Amino acid sequence: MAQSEHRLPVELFLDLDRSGPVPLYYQIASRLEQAILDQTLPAGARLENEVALAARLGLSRPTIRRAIQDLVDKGLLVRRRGIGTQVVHGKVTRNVELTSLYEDLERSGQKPETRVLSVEVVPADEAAVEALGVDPGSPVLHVQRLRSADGVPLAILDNVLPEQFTDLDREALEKHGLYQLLRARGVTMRVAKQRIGARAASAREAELLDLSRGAPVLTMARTAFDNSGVAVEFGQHCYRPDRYSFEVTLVDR
Amino acid sequence: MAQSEHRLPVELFLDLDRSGPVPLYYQIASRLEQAILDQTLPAGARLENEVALAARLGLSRPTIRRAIQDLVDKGLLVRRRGIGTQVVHGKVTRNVELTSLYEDLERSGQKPETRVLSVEVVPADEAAVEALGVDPGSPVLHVQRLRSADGVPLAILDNVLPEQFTDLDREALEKHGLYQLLRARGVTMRVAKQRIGARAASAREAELLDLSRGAPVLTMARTAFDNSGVAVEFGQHCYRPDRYSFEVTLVDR
DNA sequence: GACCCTCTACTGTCAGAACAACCGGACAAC
DNA sequence: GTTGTCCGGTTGTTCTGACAGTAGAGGGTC
Repeated sequence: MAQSEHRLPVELFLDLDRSGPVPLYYQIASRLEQAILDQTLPAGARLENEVALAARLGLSRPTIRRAIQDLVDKGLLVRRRGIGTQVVHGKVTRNVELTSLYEDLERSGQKPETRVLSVEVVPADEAAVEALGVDPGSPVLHVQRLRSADGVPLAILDNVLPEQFTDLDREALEKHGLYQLLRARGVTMRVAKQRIGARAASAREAELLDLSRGAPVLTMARTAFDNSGVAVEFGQHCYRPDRYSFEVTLVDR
Repeated sequence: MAQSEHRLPVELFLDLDRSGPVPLYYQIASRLEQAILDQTLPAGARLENEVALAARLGLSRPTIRRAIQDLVDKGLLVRRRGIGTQVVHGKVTRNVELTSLYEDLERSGQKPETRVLSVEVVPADEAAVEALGVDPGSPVLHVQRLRSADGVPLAILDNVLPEQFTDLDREALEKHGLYQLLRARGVTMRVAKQRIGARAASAREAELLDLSRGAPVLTMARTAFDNSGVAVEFGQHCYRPDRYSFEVTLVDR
């Protein structure tokens, strides 16, 4: 059986908004992604070639290419020179993105709750200096939280933030995710570097997470940077492994 | 202190090979990356603007943009419209890429060793069908290996491969990494979907990894797809967490 | 001094075009 | 039969050119 040439319905691309603020390539990418998600474009299907697509939609090839490239980077499409562009087999997985656990839970329909274990301004220790690039001894905010979902303890979140955020208070932290609070202050996270590992839970961690002593926990250390490249957050989290794991998609560029 | 305008030495870009097979944007990106790694471009430094760079190097702006974009995707640079492009603070970390553990170890100067625990052709079980998209009961290769580095056991690798690879033999698997063997057959991995978690080691795992019973292990389940979007490998690995962890860089596009 | 406006400097988006590299198959040559 | 060669189709690379959107700095007014 030959790979069926897949003819994309024109209707999918009919309502492009050329005057609005949403870039054309983004509109195309979104529609394509939706088509892949709901199997309108099944796994293995071949896309129409770039020049034809561009002509049919009345767009330039760079615009089409940009849209396709975004989906390639997401791991949804694969390109081969001389061959064409195809939909990747395998289920689509929701990836780790530059979001907080709080938002992840909300989006997946669970009800996140936060218990603030401690929040205090302390002089930066060596780890904070290293991760945040602040001066040794300068005031930083140290926050420890217990995050639950649907009433079940899920993770212990230990975060350090630089001086500009030392006025964040307990109440705000109980009600909202950390990233929400940062964004509300005009901070936009752009890059995060994470290290994911595992170890045995300490006695305190075991108690908080409702695990037996020495049980495995999944750990993640992260430093996040804003759009000017400056570190805005450093965190060490530990998760109940039976309730949480990380999904990552790798793409060879 | 104002952000110093950083003047990039022209010498860095003098030996561009315009006729060779290496794309210009790639040559630019490599040189820039090197400059960031060896602190020629220190953290926080502002790059010259795109148009000026293009003019100075005798290239077009799209070429420069492509080079910069690659480094943004790697988490090395940050762009802000109206402002410019800056080097991200924080140490550069070698990321998980589309490579096997074997190559990771080799590259970091350690000596990887492989002990093949079992290798056999079996009918595909449900998990294999699900992950690889093969027909139920079709023959697949099931490989179990113990990977050590510098004589210390590091991970247990459990992999399943589709029918076309059922002739891989024990000797080859002892001597080379799995991905090396696949590439040698003309397979090029392009996309991989991974799930990273943690759990307690089974009795057998503990013995193989030289851990105490019930000790935490770091787990990774991966499905890899080739350049036509077809699954070529499915693996479930477990690592000694004191010897291995994953590094991931996230970038907001 | 505080506020608003404009101006400047940058990145973001898009068009249109040309040629290179590559794949697969068909066909010719050996 | 095997190997080499060509050809059509497709993505990859690169260029030129233009305009839009955003942030910061500076100047003006109140």
